[in-house]
Amino acid sequence: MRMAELSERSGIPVPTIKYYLREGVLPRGERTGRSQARYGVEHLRRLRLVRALTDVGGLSIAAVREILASVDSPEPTAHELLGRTLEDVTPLTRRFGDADESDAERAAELVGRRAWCVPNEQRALTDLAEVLSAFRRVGHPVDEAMLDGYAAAVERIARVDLDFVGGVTETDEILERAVVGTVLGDALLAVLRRLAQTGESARRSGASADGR
Amino acid sequence: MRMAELSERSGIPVPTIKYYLREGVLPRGERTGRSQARYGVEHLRRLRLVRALTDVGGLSIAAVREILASVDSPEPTAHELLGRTLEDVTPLTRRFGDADESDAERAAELVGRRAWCVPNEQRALTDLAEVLSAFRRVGHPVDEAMLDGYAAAVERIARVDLDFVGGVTETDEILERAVVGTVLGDALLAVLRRLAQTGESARRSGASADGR
DNA sequence: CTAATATGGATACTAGTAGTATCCAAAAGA
DNA sequence: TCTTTTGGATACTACTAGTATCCATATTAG
Repeated sequence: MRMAELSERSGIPVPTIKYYLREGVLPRGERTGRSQARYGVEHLRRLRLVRALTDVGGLSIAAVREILASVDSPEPTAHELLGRTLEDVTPLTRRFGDADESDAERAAELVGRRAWCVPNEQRALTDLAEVLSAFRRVGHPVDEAMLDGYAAAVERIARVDLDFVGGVTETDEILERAVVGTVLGDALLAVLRRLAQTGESARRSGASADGR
Repeated sequence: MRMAELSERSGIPVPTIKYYLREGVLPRGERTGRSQARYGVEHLRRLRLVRALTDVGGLSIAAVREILASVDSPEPTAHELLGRTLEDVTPLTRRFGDADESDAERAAELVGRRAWCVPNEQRALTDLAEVLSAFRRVGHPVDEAMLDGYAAAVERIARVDLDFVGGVTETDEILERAVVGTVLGDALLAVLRRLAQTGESARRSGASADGR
């Protein structure tokens, strides 16, 4: 198909598609002449992925480019690449402030306690310390019970996530699922969490007062 | 204290503080003359909250303004206000595309199954439908098992969240905790999830291959 | 008490992001 | 053949989150 059709089928205006080509989040079409190119369903698919990552996942175009570069890289071992992909997703979503020393210790301690055997120096570990510091700086530190409660919950989530990724066999499919599962999964969890909060809140106040 | 001290103690440049005053995310100081004002620790505190919400929570200044307006509003019943606060947080974090009819049904069905007794028309419900649609549009629909797994996990999280909010008694403290717990909590969960994923991934591949 | 400096507030300017719009030579179609 | 349409390059725009400048008051050092 040519660009007009790609635009119509995806619902994305032609100038925006051209912008995505410029920014490298959409690969160039197959050239069929000096000033003509052809696009396939894979372009349509990629376009939908880009919009999902930006609109729902809240990622910037630059972040999407980095992640997709990792997805497209022709590395051999899928599992190794999967690890890198998952790691790549985090730093691009957000930048935190610096962490306190004690929070870094707490982070390491939790990971040890949970046997999450994180490699020597993973981004997520320092990110955890930074988020804990942010809680403390605003005067509402996270206590041990809360941290352990969250940890137990995310372990369950991680099992679901790995099942999701494992539900497919081709390497590039696995990687795409890892990205989608991680980025859209965060959005899904956030919205489910709001719903569960209202439910739990109603349940607790229901005994004494009205349920809102 | 005067603005220079507020700036020094918070680490935020004076022009940025002035910007926050303009944007209404930081209340004006107490006026002590025609062109002079005094700030207190509550301003320092608010400043830290604003930075936590923008830097760690990824919210825009406009979103922070809306949320803080809700926190500052002097409503009577804390629990009612708590509900509104939690609801207010979602729409401002992100805007999704339109949802499919079938996904709206699935969302409603899940909420019913889980007895999350959500009011007639809550934002989070349509948001859920929209996220489910996003998954489907990129070709990786969420299956029932995954949805239920997530649901069970967030119920646990919601209990922890309500304990966190309940751990304090003053009305404005409760509201601030609800905001912090929701916004920073999303960031905390996201980073814990990455760690748990690596852990689970290592555990699963450990039986057959190396643990990365 | 006066002169130098600092402050609060208003207005103007800037860098970065995510697009839009315009232009043009080379295809494609009537 | 002659009119569209296309792909690509370049230029422009709207919005966000600050920065910088200005100036009439305050404050403070001498």
